[in-house]
Amino acid sequence: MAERQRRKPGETREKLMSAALTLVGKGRHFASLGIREVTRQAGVVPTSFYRHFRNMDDLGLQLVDELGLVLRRMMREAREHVSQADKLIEESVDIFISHAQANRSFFLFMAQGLAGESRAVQEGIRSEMRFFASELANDLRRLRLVDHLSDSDLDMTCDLVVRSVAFSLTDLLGVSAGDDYQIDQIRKRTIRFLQLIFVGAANWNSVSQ
Amino acid sequence: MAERQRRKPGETREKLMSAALTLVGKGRHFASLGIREVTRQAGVVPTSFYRHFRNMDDLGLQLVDELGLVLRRMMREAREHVSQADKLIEESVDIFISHAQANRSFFLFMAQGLAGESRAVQEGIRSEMRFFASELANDLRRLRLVDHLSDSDLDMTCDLVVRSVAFSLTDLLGVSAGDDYQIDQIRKRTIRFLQLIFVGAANWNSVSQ
DNA sequence: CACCTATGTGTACAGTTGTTCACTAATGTG
DNA sequence: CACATTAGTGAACAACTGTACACATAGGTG
Repeated sequence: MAERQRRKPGETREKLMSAALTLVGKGRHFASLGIREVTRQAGVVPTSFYRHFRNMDDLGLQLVDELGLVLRRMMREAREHVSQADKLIEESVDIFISHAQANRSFFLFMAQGLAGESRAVQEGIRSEMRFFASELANDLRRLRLVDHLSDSDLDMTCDLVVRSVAFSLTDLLGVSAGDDYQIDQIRKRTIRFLQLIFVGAANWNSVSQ
Repeated sequence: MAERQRRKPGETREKLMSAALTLVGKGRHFASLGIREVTRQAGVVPTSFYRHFRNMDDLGLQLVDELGLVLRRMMREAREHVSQADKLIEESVDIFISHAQANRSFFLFMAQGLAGESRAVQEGIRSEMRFFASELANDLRRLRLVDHLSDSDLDMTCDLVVRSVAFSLTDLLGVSAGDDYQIDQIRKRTIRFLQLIFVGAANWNSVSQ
């Protein structure tokens, strides 16, 4: 009772979610977080947790939903910034890197969740990645950059692109946020990966299948 | 004292390591395992743990070493089976898939560790992947399949190959071991990924850089 | 205004955790 | 064969865990 705050509804819920993210950002693995630990970090009594989530998996699932919003914002910004087609890869990678740094904890959570212990979270993240890949395919079609590819070949290419970027993400999250040299290395490597993939896509039909 | 077993040295150590793997294989995340839990699974008293490991991270680190052995066995088998160059990709993917299934828990541990909470384990796994990529580069050189690529371009290509396969691994570990249809889908997709990458590599110099 | 529901609090409890300690049995080396 | 070392045991501890319950308050609805 001491000093009862009159918060707007849902505030504690967000405090709990961002508390979990904060802990992940500090190097903890989501799977090892406990309810008490999260409520402590959120400055809330343990029992409050159950007002909003059934258990930690439930919280994770709701984090995946928010992750979706972050990814969508990133896509929108990428679409707005796509000036010339020949700089498309570089610019997209740059936007990706800056978002990954601005939402470090979120992307850490995503990287962890891919092999996490909650099947539901795993599937949620995977589904976000599929969505991302299919949006990428749409964009490339619209820009008429891949007219020679069949739909299924385009899907495969975009899938590979998204996976490669996701893997670069784990590289990125492994280095400290201020290590500009390392970050630039990762940036260059990611760009080369994508260039290699697109060279492959450009010459795909002429070879096999 | 009840019934004291005269085991050869190191037996409990192995029991503890494979107990941890067993739990991982049951769906648990390594980061969430506790000492007592592992010793319980191993059928050993909690204090025994400290005779062999300082803490769970230490156990994880030693698991990474064993993981290295598994990967090396896989490489050796792949080298022995490489009959014709044109079937190289298919055969390698097949060997990879069969090893991933035979050592499911090990590869689960690897996938988890990539974004795990122990920096040391993370670096260990990454280093195994780098080694794998460099061995792949050597093999491709020896087979004279990539004469037109510079060393650094070849390294990049192999890096991308290893990453793509590693990501397919998480797909593979997500489906139940007996789901032959899904496994075949993953197999086909992985093969196409690698083909796309190699088409890219084959046409690399002719385009950019 | 009265009331209901959603949200947050405090206390409580039994079960589990990591780690220490003193003890014992087996192993291999001289 | 004696002895030092290594490996395994069991009891104990304080700290922490998830969860349940009864209670308090805020905000919106009638």
